[in-house]
Amino acid sequence: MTARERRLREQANRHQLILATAREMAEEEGWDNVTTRRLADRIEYSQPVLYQHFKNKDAIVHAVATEGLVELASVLRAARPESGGPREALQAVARAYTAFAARWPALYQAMLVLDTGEERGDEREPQPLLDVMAEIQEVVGPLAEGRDPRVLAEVVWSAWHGLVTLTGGARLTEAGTDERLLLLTDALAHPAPQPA
Amino acid sequence: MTARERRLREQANRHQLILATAREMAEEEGWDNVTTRRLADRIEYSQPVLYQHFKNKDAIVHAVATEGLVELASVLRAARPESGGPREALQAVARAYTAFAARWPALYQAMLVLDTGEERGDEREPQPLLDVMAEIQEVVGPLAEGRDPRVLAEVVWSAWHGLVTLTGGARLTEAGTDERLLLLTDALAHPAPQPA
DNA sequence: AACTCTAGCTAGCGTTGATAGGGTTCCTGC
DNA sequence: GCAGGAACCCTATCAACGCTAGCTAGAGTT
Repeated sequence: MTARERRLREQANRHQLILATAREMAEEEGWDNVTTRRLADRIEYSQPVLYQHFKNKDAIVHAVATEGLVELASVLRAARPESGGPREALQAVARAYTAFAARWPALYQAMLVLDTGEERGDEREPQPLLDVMAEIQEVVGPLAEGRDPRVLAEVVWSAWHGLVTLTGGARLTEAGTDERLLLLTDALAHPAPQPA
Repeated sequence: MTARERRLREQANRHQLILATAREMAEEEGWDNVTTRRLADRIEYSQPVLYQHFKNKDAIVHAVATEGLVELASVLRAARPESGGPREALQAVARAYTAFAARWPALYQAMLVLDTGEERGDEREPQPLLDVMAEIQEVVGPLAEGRDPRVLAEVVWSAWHGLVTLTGGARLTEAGTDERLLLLTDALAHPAPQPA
């Protein structure tokens, strides 16, 4: 039985190697240049091996995206300060969100631009994505003040996502991100105007 | 000379035919299924004819996108009510923006998702996009209240764009759009709290 | 009427994602 | 220790992609 286990372990390792390599290549040269041939070359296997692990190329992107969502959820969790006001907490998480997207643009793209989840219509939203949304809702909750925390979280998330994608597409300058986040945070925390 | 003019007119017609057909096909089956062969078939010309009009396929998408931006700018302009408060004006334009994106998802994708403008690095932002941004700034201006209208406009635009793309990717439900827009508008107009 | 030039076609190149089928290697059971 | 069988991975190939070269036919010019 130990032989069988070794095989399984090796397969699992290769599975992860494919994902890590795909992510690396995407960050280096963009997803367009991650072809099945070049990816297979880089892991030093032949092209069809990829299809033993994943149904198709989209499935690889999807798997990378899922790992990214898990990572993002934990980053957001870690960014929430233990003390301080709710507005500062929101601003801190906002910075963490945009910083994550700026640090790993290809990963972010896989998560929320390429892997739109349209085709998997009947499936529920994947758990890692729900975790990210829950984390956002957690940090905006204290600022709701009568507003629906869920809707508030959706709006916050949308604004962050819009900032990130428009900045990534060079429609907004990277330099202005912080100023925009400050304005956004202040606006959404409006029920408690700045103590002068 | 009239013969030459006729040729030019025919070329211009075909130019527009290509763009209109590409847009149609994209809305019907998505940009992935708009291939140069199928597009050429549909306009009843051979594939290389496309390359007389456009440098490559991306240039076609880009041209469609530019037309879309012009259209969006005028839609936003028309949506701004002549009378009423600034908050109502913002909400009206917000609805127009999201409705446009929902009505023409493939067009919107060409405008602000696919055609990211990254590759045309040194070029300035195209005028139609500047027009859209100016239109947004126009409607948020009266709500600035000391805030930088430009930054405010960028944040508003980002939030709308995020809502649109997350909704289009089935990450947010289409049904909640209006509620989200109301919350967003109220938050951004915070310096003037609702007269009770 | 002969010439030129342009426009659009057929054919093909290199690359893409994905699959089929043959061989080789390794494990299992006798 | 060995034969049978299963798992595995590679070579070769497919259809479709974006794009280009080169020819042909027809229009415009002189």
